[in-house]
Amino acid sequence: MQEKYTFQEIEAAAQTRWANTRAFAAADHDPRPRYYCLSMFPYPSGKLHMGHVRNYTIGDLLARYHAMRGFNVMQPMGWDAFGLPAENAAIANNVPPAAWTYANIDHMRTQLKALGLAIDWDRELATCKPDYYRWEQWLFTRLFEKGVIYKKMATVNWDPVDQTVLANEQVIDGRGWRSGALVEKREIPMYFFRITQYADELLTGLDTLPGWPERVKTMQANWIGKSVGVRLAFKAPDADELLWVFTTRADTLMGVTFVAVAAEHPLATRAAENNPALAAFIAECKQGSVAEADMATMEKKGMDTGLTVIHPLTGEAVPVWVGNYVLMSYGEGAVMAVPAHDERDFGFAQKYNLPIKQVIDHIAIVDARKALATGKNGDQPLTSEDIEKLKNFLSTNKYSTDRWHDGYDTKLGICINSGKYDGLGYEAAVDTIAADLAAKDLGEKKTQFRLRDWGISRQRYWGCPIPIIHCDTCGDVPVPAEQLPVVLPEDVVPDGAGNPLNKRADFIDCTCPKCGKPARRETDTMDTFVESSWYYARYACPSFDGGMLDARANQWLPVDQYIGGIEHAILHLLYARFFHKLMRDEGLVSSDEPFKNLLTQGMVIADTFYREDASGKKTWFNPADVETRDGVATCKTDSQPVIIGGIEKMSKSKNNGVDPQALIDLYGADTARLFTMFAAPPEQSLEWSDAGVEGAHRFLKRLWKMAYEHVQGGVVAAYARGELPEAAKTLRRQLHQTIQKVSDDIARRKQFNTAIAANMELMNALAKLEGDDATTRSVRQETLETVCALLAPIVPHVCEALYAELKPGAALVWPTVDETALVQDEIELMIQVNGKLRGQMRVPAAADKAAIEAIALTSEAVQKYLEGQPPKKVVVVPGRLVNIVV
RNA sequence: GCCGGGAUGGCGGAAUCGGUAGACGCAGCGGAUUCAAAAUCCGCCGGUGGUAACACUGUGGGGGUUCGAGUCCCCCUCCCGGCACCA
Repeated sequence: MQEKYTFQEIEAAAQTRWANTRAFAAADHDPRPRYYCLSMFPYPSGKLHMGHVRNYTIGDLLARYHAMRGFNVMQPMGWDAFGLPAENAAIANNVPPAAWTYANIDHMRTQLKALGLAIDWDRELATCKPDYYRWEQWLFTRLFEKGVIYKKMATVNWDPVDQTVLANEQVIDGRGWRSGALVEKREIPMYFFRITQYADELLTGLDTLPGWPERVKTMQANWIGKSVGVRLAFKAPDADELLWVFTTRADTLMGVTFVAVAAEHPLATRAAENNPALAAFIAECKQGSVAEADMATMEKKGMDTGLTVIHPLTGEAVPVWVGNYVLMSYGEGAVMAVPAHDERDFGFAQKYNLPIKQVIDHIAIVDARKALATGKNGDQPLTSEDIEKLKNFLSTNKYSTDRWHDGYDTKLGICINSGKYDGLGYEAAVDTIAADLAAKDLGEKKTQFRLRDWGISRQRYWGCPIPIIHCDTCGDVPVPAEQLPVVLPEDVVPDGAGNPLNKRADFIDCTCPKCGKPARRETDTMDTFVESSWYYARYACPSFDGGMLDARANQWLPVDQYIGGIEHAILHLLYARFFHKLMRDEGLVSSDEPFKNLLTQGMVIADTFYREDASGKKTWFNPADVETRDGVATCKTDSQPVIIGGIEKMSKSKNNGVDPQALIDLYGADTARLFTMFAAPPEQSLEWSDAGVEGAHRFLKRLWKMAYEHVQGGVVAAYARGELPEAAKTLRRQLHQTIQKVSDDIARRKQFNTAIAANMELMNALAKLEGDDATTRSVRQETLETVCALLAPIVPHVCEALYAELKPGAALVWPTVDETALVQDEIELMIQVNGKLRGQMRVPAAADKAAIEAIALTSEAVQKYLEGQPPKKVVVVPGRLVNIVV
């Protein structure tokens, strides 16, 4: 055995051995229980960053742990290879996105292999390969024929200078990122997945996922946003036309003082015909991005259309306004406004001097009035200070907002100023009003979802072509299965102005599959979320060329453990769940949900740095190239200052990804893996810093040295039975406590930093164990063997190498706890007086409550505080503490 | 703006079911070893007062529940993620 820990040799040897023996190839047929462990596949952006290392180390750790426990493990890897960054790189470097992507994949595959991941590389796939996207196109045509996919108009960001559609990310402060032009909204035709048809199942399905984090399920449920409300209509004064709105607060219908419609609403368009000022305002509303965050944070503006509609219950005329905050694509494109009981409506009404009519008496207000009337709050008489406060409260709170100051919900109020509805609570008011509306044919109760259908058309080149042919006679015709795949030409270099496929006659020109006349091929490609919605299933049969999936999919699915960033909590995970149900309904899979257990890893975040040129265009600098001193950041290459842009998740676009390569070169993969697992628990976000890497490396060197010294004295059999000296017995107890803790930390808690800390503690204790007698040496042998096994999932190279020295020829298996080693005769209890720690005592482990209390009361610490008096109360928590109240 | 999460020593973090706050590691300080340095080993390490025993104080801020709160409840501040065309 070598004296020094030479990680380069150890890691290279282990990786070669794993590759040569195909150590991680997952057998499709195997009697052992299966464990499908999947980490979210990477976008091939160029190099790995710390987020990848964290993600894949967690996955690898769980995969290797389960393999040691006897599972048939599959851990595959692939590439989410289509996407916008490839086009940006193409524009910047004049390389085809395909070439750039394939080069990145090659580099990143090498990096992943250097991390020593237990991946079945035989199953590798890349979404940009025709043998993958072919089946996506096939499913598209099936769903199109079923009506699950349909075409409609949708709003996009339009750059009028570059004449191109912009992604939300490409809109900065309302301007195109390259041209700097003010972005406009534009309506274009798009294909949509009818995800809303599955809204209820996507919502209720969450209850069948106990292995998912609560926060992710809450976010998805809120995103789907099921709400029961009332759809109701205001009548136009002199036509049969109806203006529909949806509200969850029909109880406030009597408080409506105006109606707001979207700029694109037909009513607005008509009103603008001979109103130039309104037309100008509508044009202004059509500027800016379509992102919901921008819409929600912008200044709320509006303009009177001059039109009025008739209130369905009172018959009063209600003015119609155009509001820039009302979205045409949302619900009905119109909302009823109740300024007295909605914060946004209230702000709008104040700004434009619109009437505010209170129709809900808030419980807080009711309570305040009652208190003033009776002079009592509950049974407490009011002080003059209370009366002052209550009067002030009532005078300043004429309206209520969604959440009242003391946490009251406005739904807890009762109707006032509402005619026949006065005195009704929320539910009764909604029911009665809905019934009255239904009687007039002007409304009904309706369940609505916040979830919208999924638009998947992208006006971009580097994506999966949408398999549709446009024929002047036959319309939109799906490409027949035998003509699939529609292959994307890979020799294209985009220039940033529109989709280059539009210039490729060889791609566009085709014949109609139905009538045989000349036709045009669709040039839009699919949202890259489509590829990432089913890759997990394709890993079961990556090279099957007879269909999308074969029978092996049901053998491996659902995924036993899925691991990925919390930033995917909603979109990716919801789309994948949706796709699984689509595939189920096509008979391709038999399960209802794709991922049984989900671990959402916190983000690895880092500082961002940039410079801005005259046109406002930002150039981002990598943290590795920046030096920060006294809060001033400078670029290392030119020593000129850069602007600090805040801490954000590591990403290609902000260039703040830290490359782990330097770390691996300097300390090895095991150190990189150990440190990323030790730095923080996996679900927590992690602000990246190299500080502490040395400590992780030091630990591995120490482990090596201790094993070396032991092996030099000759390996022996691990301790099995017999009397032990006290020190060895204590160590052995700690050893088996550690097995217990580490198993629980990995399998149940998924908290790996404390699993590592427990091993460190054990090694610190082992270092203090003296004696070279045979018994002590056998305990030392047992401890070293066990630590190597416990750490093998995290630092596999070094642990395999050490285990081979400690126990030549033996396979690494997960250690089992020896319950007899855990037994303790005496335990230490804390003594508290009035909840404050005042001392401790040793008691027999078997002592009952009365015995513990008796010992505690006679202790010096307690006597001092009792001063001869009997205690008021004694609380005994067995195994923990005694609290004496005096 | 809306939805979700977070805040604990100089730093990363621990405290698993309401029961010893600061495990483990980094940095720092002191010592051993060395011609010297690196590496390694040993010790100290929240704050205030005290030679010490110990006392008081302390988990973003304010209030509450409890014998006992980092942990539960209410309000607030700041930070991170998502918001449907970044992936």
